[in-house]
Amino acid sequence: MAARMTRQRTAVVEALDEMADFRSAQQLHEALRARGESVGLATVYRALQALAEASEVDVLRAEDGESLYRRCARREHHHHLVCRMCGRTVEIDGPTVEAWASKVAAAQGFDDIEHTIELWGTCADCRAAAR
Amino acid sequence: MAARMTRQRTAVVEALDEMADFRSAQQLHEALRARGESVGLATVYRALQALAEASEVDVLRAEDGESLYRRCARREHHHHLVCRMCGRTVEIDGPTVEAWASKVAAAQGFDDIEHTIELWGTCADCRAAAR
DNA sequence: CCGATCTTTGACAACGGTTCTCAACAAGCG
DNA sequence: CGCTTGTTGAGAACCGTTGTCAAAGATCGG
Ligand SMILES: [Zn+2]
Ligand SMILES: [Zn+2]
Ligand SMILES: [Zn+2]
Ligand SMILES: [Zn+2]
Repeated sequence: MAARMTRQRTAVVEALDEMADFRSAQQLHEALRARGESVGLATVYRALQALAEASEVDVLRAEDGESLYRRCARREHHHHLVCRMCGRTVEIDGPTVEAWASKVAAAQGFDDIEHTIELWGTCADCRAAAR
Repeated sequence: MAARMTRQRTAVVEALDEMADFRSAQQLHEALRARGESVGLATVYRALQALAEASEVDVLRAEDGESLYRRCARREHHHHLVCRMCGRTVEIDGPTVEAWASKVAAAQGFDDIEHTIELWGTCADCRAAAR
């Protein structure tokens, strides 16, 4: 279980690094193919889940259920504000909510608390463009 | 588009009313079949999406992507604290987060803000049972 | 009631994202 | 180099969900 470094794995990481916003496994796969650095789809999925496991990428569920991946600048726990039109992403830091979430859950006798907090909106650029 | 009242639709609503926790379409379908009030699976899906559309039920995405439905007591906007083992659900009211979410998003110049906030944990009963 | 109309139903096929399979392949190592 | 063992990839399988379309039934004017 040595986690070998292969052409495919580095290719996926590089592709992610060039993407500013959340992308699906299939979009990554397509992007790799387009640049000639072809990688099997199953391999892209495996690489992404390994990266997610290691907290190297963040995962987000689109409304249709598809998983979206992003290599965030921040390594620590954080949340996202995502433009639902163009995908522009802002990393959010929420000490307020963190405290709120664990307090509320503990008050109900729950343990091993996790939370899903994502913000969706329309960014200034998209609003201007839609005018 | 008159929304006719049929045996199947009332059956789905009744089943939901008897369920305290979030349930999948397939679980509902099975429950209906078990009680003899059989309804086609596609019909269960259609009834649920109509109810969700009308804000009569809340929809939640499980970690594996499956959609879960629940008829909450509260009709107004709220969130949920869900036991990831047994599904026990507590409705959560978060004036704190509501304010935080819109403030943060506005500060980034985003509009039409929506948020997804769900809490997951292990309830006291399940923790005791797992001992 | 009765039949015309038009929505709803349900068995089954199709869909789409994700995971599995397994033989061929290639890191890493001495 | 060869060996060992993790990795790859084409295609099949999986599974929740949605589409199909002929048959069933809710609604209503007459
Ligand atoms: Zn935008
Ligand atoms: Zn958090
Ligand atoms: Zn529980
Ligand atoms: Zn809220």
